[in-house]
Amino acid sequence: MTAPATGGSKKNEKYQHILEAAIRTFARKGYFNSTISQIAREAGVADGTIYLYFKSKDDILDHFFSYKTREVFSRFKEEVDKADNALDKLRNLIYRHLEEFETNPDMAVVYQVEIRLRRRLSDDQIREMSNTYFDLVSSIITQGQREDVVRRDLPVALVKQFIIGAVDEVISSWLYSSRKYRLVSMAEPLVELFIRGIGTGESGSP
Amino acid sequence: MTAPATGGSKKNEKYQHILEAAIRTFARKGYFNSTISQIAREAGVADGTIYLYFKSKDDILDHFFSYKTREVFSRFKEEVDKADNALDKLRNLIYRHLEEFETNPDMAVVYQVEIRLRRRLSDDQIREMSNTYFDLVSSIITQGQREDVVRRDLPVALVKQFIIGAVDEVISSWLYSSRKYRLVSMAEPLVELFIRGIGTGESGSP
Amino acid sequence: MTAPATGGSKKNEKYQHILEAAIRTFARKGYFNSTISQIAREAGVADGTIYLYFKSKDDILDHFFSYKTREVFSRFKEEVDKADNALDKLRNLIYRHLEEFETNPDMAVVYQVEIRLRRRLSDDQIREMSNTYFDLVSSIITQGQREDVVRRDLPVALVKQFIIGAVDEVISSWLYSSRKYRLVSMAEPLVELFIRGIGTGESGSP
Amino acid sequence: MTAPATGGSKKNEKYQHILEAAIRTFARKGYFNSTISQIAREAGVADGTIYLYFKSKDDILDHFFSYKTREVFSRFKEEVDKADNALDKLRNLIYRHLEEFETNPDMAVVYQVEIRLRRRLSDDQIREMSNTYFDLVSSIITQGQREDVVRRDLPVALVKQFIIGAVDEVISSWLYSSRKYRLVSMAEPLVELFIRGIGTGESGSP
DNA sequence: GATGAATGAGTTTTCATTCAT
DNA sequence: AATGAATGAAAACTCATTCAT
Repeated sequence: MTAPATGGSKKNEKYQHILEAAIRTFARKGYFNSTISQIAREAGVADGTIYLYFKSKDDILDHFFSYKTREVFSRFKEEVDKADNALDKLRNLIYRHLEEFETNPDMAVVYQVEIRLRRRLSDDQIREMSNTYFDLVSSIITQGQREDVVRRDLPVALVKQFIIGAVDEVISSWLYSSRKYRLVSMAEPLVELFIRGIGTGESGSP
Repeated sequence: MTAPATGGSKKNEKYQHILEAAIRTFARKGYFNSTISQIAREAGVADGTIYLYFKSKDDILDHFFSYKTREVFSRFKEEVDKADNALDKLRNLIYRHLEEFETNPDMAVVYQVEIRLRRRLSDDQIREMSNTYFDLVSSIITQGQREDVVRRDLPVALVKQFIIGAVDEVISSWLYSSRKYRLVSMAEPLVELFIRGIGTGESGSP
Repeated sequence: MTAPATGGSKKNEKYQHILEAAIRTFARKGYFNSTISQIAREAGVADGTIYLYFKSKDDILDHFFSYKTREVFSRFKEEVDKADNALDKLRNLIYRHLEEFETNPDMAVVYQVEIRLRRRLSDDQIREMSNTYFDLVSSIITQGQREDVVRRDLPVALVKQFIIGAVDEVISSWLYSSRKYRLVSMAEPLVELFIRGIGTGESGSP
Repeated sequence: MTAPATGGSKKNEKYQHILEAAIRTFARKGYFNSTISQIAREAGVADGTIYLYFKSKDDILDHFFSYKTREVFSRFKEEVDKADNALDKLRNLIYRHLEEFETNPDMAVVYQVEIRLRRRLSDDQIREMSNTYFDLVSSIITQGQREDVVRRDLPVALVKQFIIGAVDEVISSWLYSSRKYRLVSMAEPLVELFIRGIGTGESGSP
């Protein structure tokens, strides 16, 4: 029920197992249309077993957001830190984001679908998590302005929404399509569009 | 229960009344957290009365999408038709979209939140409706390419996602914020960004 | 769900009906061994109907104590007020108590059994209700001391426990017996014992 | 699982240990609100271990009544046997009763609370145990009548209920109070009240 | 003997939907 | 047409009991 040890303990394995079964179920039918029984069957355990690892159905989603998603987001951060200049950081972030969601489409679906409802319901945990991502993008934009590769006449907030929205929709389109193409193949075109739109025309590397 | 006559009949008035009460309720608590009783109370009618106008709880949401949203979308179309060239059409569409959603934030919330779940669940009706909007944007882009104001090297699908995503996020940000600024004030900056990103550099009106 | 109007409304009738079915069920099997389904069947309604009149299973017991029992206690008070001197008051109280519980043995069983658990669990409502009865007895004793029919060297608290305990056990014995004798027939002997035990030997009316 | 050897074997020690942990738990939250897990934690053993010593949760309470309580009752009997005449026997019994329950308030709580439910449910074992105590009191009363210190016009059953009820309530009052006074301090006043109430006025020893 | 993770039967509770008035 | 009390199916959740280690 408590924080999941990252090690490979027996207990942690089953926690992961159930969490992933839940994500698969949520992805397929949505959170509200999924029952504990379905999740249990998907995980191959008894209904009651779920409650040894999670306090409630709601708690499962909380863990998804606070643990699974946070983990992914921290990988975004790592990837961003690998680059020096703003454009490379942006490129890395988007590439990583698409790759991560392409690898875990169930996670992606749950994230894309459920985040909205919860953003609306003022779920503090969700807002905090969203903000982590938003702030990451914002700081890249600010750095870009300092480096003179992003137009300084644009409000950071607008640019942020612009980027996040486009990436988000590219992911959604892929998810709701037959997924015949590679999601990561959209990274380069996206960045190119961003640069044209928000860029100063400076190349970034003079 | 059948298609709502657009006229001002007594019957139609109550249908509208209930539908709007439902939208307010859904906006506040989400579809699944809203009960028929709550909607009835919000509409000032008895629970059973709802069923004289709608087949089921789900049917209310269906009507929201197929009727309310369709109505709005047809106004988008009208607005687009007022302009001749692609850029003005795009400008008009975005402006109209933002204005419509700013005027009806409850509708906007329900739309933004619930559409995702249903897009995922392969709800034919939803897909059809979404496509109406998508196709509208696509046709503007194609026209733009013909008019040489939109880069011809860009796939229409990408540009479409790019525009739709950005507009979508601008709306979401506004909805989930304290709504202190005018949503329509974002229209011009958005168009400007799009033109820079996807434009050829030609002004469109020489 | 709210306070039950004492009138004969349709709604109030069903509230009474369910409450009494619950009391019968509790009396037979005890509160914890009784299920909502059993109560519903006993009342001849569907399970869900219970929740139109009571918030929860616990709420039913709360209503039993705060409404049903309070009603009975107020009748005790009335009966006490009919007499002037302490001895007659005591006699009236005990007689009324036994008669009331003999008439409603199910209520008596629930009261005798469940009150203890709840007295222990510091249920404020229960303590308040118990105290109403305790205070009634105490005031009679005090009056008796003033009238010189009750020994003044005895602490009121002790006498109170003495009387209440004896009455209580007489009721329990009757309930758990085959109930072949009249419970009220124990009233006179009880009073006589109390008087001999706590009396001064003075007649009270000189 | 079988009858507990009274000796000091390892096995017997753990049986005692668990039984006492259970009593503490039952006293604090009541039988139905106590879980096997709570009892196990209180006893410092694993849940499964409980089942090496008891057949079921219910069996624990059975053992409490048949073993723990029986043990106490046998001490009552011993104490009674130390005296010759009825009055001293009664005095000894009450004194011992109060002292025993004062020393083991958890046991007292469980006894006072749970006995009622089970008396009602016609639990043969409980009835038998209760009767042991009732019979002890009855025999003292009968002897008192023979010795001419108890009025012969009173039915033994009534006197018995009278005494048992008063003692019972004195214990309950103490348990549910803040327990600031000594419970045994109530023994003498109780006996005095009984004697005045049921006595003939003859001293008993001429 | 001891453990404690797993089980699943059994309960409470909710709420969309119906239908007699 | 309108009502809202009644329904009961469906869901979340609890916990005594078991059993592999």
